[in-house]
Amino acid sequence: MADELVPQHADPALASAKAEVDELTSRILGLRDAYYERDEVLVSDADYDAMMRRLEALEQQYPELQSQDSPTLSVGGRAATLFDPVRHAERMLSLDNVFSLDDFSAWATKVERDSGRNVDFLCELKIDGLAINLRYENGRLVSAATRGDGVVGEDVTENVRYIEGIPARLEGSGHPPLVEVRGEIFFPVESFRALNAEQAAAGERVFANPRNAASGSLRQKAEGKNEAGLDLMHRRLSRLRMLVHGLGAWENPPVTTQSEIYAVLASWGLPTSRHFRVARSSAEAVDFIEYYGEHRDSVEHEIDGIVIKVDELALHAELGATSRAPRWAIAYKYPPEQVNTKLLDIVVSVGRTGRATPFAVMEPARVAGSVVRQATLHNQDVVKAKGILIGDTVVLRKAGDVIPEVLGPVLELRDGTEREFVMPTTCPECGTPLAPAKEGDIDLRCPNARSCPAQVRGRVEHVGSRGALDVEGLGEVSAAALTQPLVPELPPLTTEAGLFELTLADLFPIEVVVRDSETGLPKLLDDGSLKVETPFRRNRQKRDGEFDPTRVAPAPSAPGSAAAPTASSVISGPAFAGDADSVPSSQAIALITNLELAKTKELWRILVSLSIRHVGPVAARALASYFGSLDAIRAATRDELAAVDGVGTIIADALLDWFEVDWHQEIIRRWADAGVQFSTPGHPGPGAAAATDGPLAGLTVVATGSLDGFTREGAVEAIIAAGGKSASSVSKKTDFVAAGPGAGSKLTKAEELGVRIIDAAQFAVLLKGGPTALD
DNA sequence: CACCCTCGAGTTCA
DNA sequence: CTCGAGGGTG
Repeated sequence: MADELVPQHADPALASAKAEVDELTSRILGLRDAYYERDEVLVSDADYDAMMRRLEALEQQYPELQSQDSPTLSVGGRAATLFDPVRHAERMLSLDNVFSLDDFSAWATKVERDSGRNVDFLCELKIDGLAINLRYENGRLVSAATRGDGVVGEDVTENVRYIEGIPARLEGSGHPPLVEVRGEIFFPVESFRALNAEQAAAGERVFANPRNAASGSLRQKAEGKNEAGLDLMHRRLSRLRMLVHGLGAWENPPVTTQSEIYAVLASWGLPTSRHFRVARSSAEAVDFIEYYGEHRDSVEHEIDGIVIKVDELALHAELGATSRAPRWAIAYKYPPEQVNTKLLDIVVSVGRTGRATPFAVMEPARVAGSVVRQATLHNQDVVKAKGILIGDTVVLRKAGDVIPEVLGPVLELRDGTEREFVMPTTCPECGTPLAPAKEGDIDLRCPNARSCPAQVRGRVEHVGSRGALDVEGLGEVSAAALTQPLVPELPPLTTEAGLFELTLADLFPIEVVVRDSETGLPKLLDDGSLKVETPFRRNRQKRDGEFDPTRVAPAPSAPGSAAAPTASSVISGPAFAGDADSVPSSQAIALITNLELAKTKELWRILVSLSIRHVGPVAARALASYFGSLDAIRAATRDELAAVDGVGTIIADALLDWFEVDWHQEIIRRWADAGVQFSTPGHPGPGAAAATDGPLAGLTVVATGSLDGFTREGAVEAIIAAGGKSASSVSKKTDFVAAGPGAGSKLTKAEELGVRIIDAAQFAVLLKGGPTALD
C-alpha cells in the first residue's frame, strides 16, 4: 500500500501547527528586522520571548516544520558572534514545504496552470545538512558562508577549505567572473557512525544525528587549540562532504534548464548528486518520491525529503518568488524518522526472568507513522552512555522503522531542572534487593523468582505465548488477572504450578481495575470508587432464555491433537453455571478449554513453558527429541545433557539447577497431576536423535515475510518435518531464504550474502522434492 | 578466539 | 523486528 510507504499527513493538528509556525516566523523576523535595521521596538521583551518560546515548542513537537531560516536557529547570536558575518550577494531563499502527495500534486497542478503548459520537473534529494553559499571570484573560492537568515550568514571559509571535494579553483572555462554556488554540507552516514563510536570510546559527547555532527564540525574554531586539537579538528572537517544544487544569478547562461546547469557545475569540478531525475509529469515525480521513501537508507547521506524544481529556467523568471521562497520549487518532506520529545521519567520494569530493565517514559510523539510513548533503555550503563537525564528533551527514532529508540539528549534545551536517573537497588515490584546474577554482570535481577509478582505474571504469560504452549486466551491481560490478589484473598495463581488446575469457579470472581489507556491511571466512577471489570463473567441474559455453555464454540483444535475437549466436556463434571445473575464469559470458557488442549501438546513446548534459563524453542526441541520425556532429562547427568547437539555445559547446568529447586518440582508434580503430558508417546528413550533424512536433509532454511499457505510456525514445522534446519537469522551457512511479501532485513541480508532466495511456491516444491526439484 | 547462532526483552500494528 | 548479551562451535 502506497500510503504505508509514504505516509500521508492527514493530521489536522499538523496543518494548524504549520500555519502557526509560519505566522510566528514571519512576525518574529519582521520584529528583528525592525529592531536591528531600523532600531524600532514594536513589542515588549516579554511578548517577544513568549512568541519565541511558542515557536520553539511547536518546532520541538513538529521538527519537520522548522524552516532553515527559523529565528530559533539563530537565537542569541551565539554562532554569529563567533564567526564573521558575510552578506550574500543574492538572498538565499528557502523552500516551501508540502507534507503529503496530495499537496504536492496540488502544487504541480497550479504550476502547470500558471505556466500554461506541461512542465518537466527536476527531482532531487533534499539532503539533511547545512545550506552553504560558495563565492568564486575569477574561478577562485573566496568565501564560504552558512545560510544564516538568508541575507547575512557566517563566514566559514577557512574551515570549508578542509572539506574534500570542494575545489579551491574552478575547472574549465566559461564561468562568470563572480559566481555564487549553493549546496549542502553534510556528514556521510557511515562517517557519522564512526565518529560517534570514536567519541563514545573517548568519553566525549556523541552527536544526536549527522546534521548536528555536520553543524558542530563546521563551526569548530581554530583559536585556542594546540597542535593535537587542530589536527583533530581538520580530520573531522575532512570527513564532511558537499553537494551543490544551485547557482546564484548568472546573466545569459548558455543553458536553458536546471538539469543542464548541474552538468555545467559538474564540468567546473563541483560535486553534484547522482540521485536526480527529470520527471515528464507530476506522476513521475511522485514515483521518484515514493522510490526514495523506500530507499532512504541506500544513499550516503540522510535525506529529509525531495526537492522538486521546474526544470525550464525561463519558467523560473515567469513564476517568480515570494519574499521567502521561489514559486518554481517545492520541498516534499518525508515524515520524520526522528523527532524530539520530552523524557518524563525513567521507570524500571521486571520481566519474567527477573531482569530489571529501565525504560524511557516520554511525552507521546509521532515517529515514522505511529505514536510512541515508551522505549527500552536496556540497562543502567546504556542510560549513562546515552547521557540522558530525566526531564531532557530527547531525540527519538524508530530503529528499522519499528522499534522505538532514544538516541540522546538535546543538550541545548536543558534548563537545569533535569535530574539524573538512579538505578533502584530493590525490585520495584516486590522490594527484594536487586543483584547481578553473577559477578560482573551488568544486568540486575530480582532474585525473588518464586513470588515476585512481576516474574510470576511474566512466567504465566510466557506459558501462553506462541513460542511455548500457545494458549489462546492466556495473554498479558489474563496473566495479570490470574496473578493479582483477589482482595482480601490470594490470587487464583501464586505461581504457575496451579495453572492447569484452574476451573471456571476460580476465574469467576476475578475483577480487574480499568485503567485509562492514555494516562495509565485507574479510572474512577462518579462516586469516586474504582471502575472494575469482570472479564471472566458476564450478566446472565434474562430474555434469551437459559445459558447454554455447549453453544460456545471452543477454539479450533490443533491439527493432530487427538480427542480435543469440547466446551461441554469442560463444563461437565461438577458443572459450573455461575450464580443467579451471571454466567462464565466466553473468554473464561475459551481459556479453560485451551488450557485443557495445551496439556497434550508436544514435549518441547512444555519444556519451553517451564521458563528454564537458556531453554527456548530450539534448545527445547533438541532436548525433547533426544530424551523423549522430562523424566529422562531429569535423570540425565551434566555430560549426558551436554552431549545433545546445541546444548553445552551452561545449559546443562541451568537444567540441573532448575530441577533442584523445590517449588520447581512442585510445578512438575502439579502439572502432571492435572494431566500435562511430560513425554512424547512412542519415543524409544534417550539416544541420538534420529538420523535426519528427508528432502531437506543437511540444509538450513530461513523463512521470512508472509509465505502463502504457511503460518510462521507452520513454515518452521514444515522445514523440520522435511529433515531440514530452520534458522532464525540469515548467515553464510543458510542454504535457502524463503521470502514472502513483507520480508525485511533478512531478505536484504540474503541478497548481500548471495544466499538463494525462493518464493512461497518454490518453498512448497523444495519441501516436497528437495533442492533438485527446484531446477 | 572468532564467528555464528539463539535467547530474551520491549514495542507497535492490524 | 531489532538489539545486546552470552552460549556453542570450529
